[in-house]
Amino acid sequence: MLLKAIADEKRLRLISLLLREKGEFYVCEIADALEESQYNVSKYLKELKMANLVKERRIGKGVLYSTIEPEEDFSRLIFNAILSIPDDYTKRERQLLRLRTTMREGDRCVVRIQNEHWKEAIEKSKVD
Amino acid sequence: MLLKAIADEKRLRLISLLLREKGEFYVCEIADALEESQYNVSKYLKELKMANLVKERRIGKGVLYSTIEPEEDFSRLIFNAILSIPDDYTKRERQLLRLRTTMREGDRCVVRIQNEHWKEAIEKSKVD
DNA sequence: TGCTCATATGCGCATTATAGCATACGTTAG
DNA sequence: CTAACGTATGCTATAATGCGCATATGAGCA
Repeated sequence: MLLKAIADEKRLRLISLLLREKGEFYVCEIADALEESQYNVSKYLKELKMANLVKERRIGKGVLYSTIEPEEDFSRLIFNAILSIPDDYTKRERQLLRLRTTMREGDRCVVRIQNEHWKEAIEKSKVD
Repeated sequence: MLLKAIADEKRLRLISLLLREKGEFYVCEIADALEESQYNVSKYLKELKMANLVKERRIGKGVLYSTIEPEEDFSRLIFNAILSIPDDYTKRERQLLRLRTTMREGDRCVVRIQNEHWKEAIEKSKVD
């Protein structure tokens, strides 16, 4: 059920992020942006995929996720509703995602939330 | 959280019903239309009220519920999404609610889903 | 072929949500 | 005041959900 998929705080943040930053992102990039574990982000994406909200595309070892252009009215209107949520809701996550994608090296994960490099990068870019 | 309130099948049906049949309805009427117990419907309505989707008005012993005109963009857009769900979704419930309101006698409950009168009335009106 | 890396998934546990029942609450009628 | 009635709520059992961990899968590379 679509509504159950987005009725969870973490998943709502994730889909909001993807909707605002229109593009394709690797799982590990999303995990870093959300400051969440990789396996949890994988699970979130799975549920969003089952609800037909996101699609995936494999590039080498990595998998790129992006939102789906909805075919049903209901999904489209739900997307509208999500996009009406004030910017602030995903401000930090969007800043982190942008910072993170500047470091992208093909399908290599490069950094990780657990990694000190990432925390340092966050500090230096004065995110938040 | 608004989304959690409507992410439940029963509550989604209830709010859909109220949105389509714009008007005020007694708890027992809604219970009969949904063919659900009174105490569960009370609980559904409570959650919808906490999500600022419905309001209540007491008339004698009974309590009338109706949808709220949303002030937030998000709520308004969610209402749009719910209204985009095909008619069929609440067809039976709307038929039952209409049948039920024709029997209304002020704040008296009159019938009940458990009651044989109600089942007979449903049969006779060839609902569904 | 075997290793490494990015992502996915199965499992056990803790937390939360839900249904049904019994009963409390609030209002009206007698 | 008390009884009756419509509605709300507390309690308990059970089902569903989410998290962290360990590990599986699948692709590229040595």
